[in-house]
Amino acid sequence: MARLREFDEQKVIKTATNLFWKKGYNAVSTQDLIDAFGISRSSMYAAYKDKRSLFIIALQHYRETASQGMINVLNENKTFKVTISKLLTQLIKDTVSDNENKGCFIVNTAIELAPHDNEILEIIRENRKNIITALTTSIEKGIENGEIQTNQKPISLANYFYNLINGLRVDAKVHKDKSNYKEIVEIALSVLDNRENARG
Amino acid sequence: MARLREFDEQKVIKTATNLFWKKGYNAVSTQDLIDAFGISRSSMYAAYKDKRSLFIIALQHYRETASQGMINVLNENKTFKVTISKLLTQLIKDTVSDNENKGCFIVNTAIELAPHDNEILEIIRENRKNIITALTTSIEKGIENGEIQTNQKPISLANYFYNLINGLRVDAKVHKDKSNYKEIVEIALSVLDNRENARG
DNA sequence: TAAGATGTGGACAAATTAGTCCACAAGTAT
DNA sequence: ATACTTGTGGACTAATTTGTCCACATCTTA
Repeated sequence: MARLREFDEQKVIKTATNLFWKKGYNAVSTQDLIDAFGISRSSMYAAYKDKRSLFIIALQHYRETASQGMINVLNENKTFKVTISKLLTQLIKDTVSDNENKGCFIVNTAIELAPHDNEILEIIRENRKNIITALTTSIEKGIENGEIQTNQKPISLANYFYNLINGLRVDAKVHKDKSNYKEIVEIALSVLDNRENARG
Repeated sequence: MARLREFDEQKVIKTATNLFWKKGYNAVSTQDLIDAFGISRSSMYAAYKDKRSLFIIALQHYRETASQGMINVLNENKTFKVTISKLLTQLIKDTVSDNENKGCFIVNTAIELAPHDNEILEIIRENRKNIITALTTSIEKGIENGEIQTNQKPISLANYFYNLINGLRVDAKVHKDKSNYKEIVEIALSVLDNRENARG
């Protein structure tokens, strides 16, 4: 053991996350990071190895907060309709109040880096899988309860809702219209009350 | 008048479009562009002013081909259900065969640059508007024909389908599963046969 | 209090960045 | 042909990039 780290690691990770989230990977320089952290270059490199490694730490930090929050809502054991409504309402609220248009860090990264970095691609895919799994489980319960009548497979519905969320997160980057998003969500949710789907 | 331009301008624009489409703005250097074009640095700067201007030309070129192609399908005067199915089937086909995972240049740019560049934001918004307008018109015709029975506003349905497309284009970056996408589309289209929606 | 280990700041370097400049080439118009 | 205009190649620059190195500071443990 020896000298202790002087800077607040949690604060640094949070700052890095916000920077990368807002601007992406390539548009943030190591100098930007150092300036925002208020620590020296060598401290940053000693603690986090390099820019890419720090980015991955930031991305995982985001997952632990934002994505996990979503999964927690899905595991709350309400009815599926209540759960998904809550989720989507919260998403719309976050979107509209996101003054910096940061959108979703995962979506941003899927676009910017996933096709060119396999390790990052795997993180995105794992995140995707976890959310779809949580959605699927929640939908399965809804079907068992009789709350949802459908002839669609739970996993297909889960993919459908996951896709809905991704769509909203892209549009959040260029357009902010709460009532518009509410209408989209209302239409999207109507598939759960579709007698055609319930037939067969 | 004087000496003629030696390089093939159409070829250069096409090359630039593919590069920016594949890697984004920040990950492509002027050197990358010059090397790909096979022309000299000064020729590039003389013809296109700077990197950002060239990017905008590339983005507009993409719109004129890809986005316009979509709008043309929408204006073909088939029934809306046939039209939207054709559109989505084509989208899935393109997605699955996109070996470089380029996705959609417009979506990529909306994520990477739109929040930090107003001129580019406006281009994205105009594109958005044109697609939604074309969708809305096609839906309105479907309603007039009696082909679609719904109590949803045409523009809301248009936004809903636009959102569906954006979602697919994000997922295309990390996941390729034709049957999965087909299921999503099938569920999404089921809102057009929803008796609940047709009530009221 | 001294030895050993790790943190920190700042200087440094090598590569890359976007963009400019200029001499010369190759056209057009008279 | 000659003057004028525009295209081209390549050298050049100033700024920025990521990452390293080293002297020194600060902690733990004996």
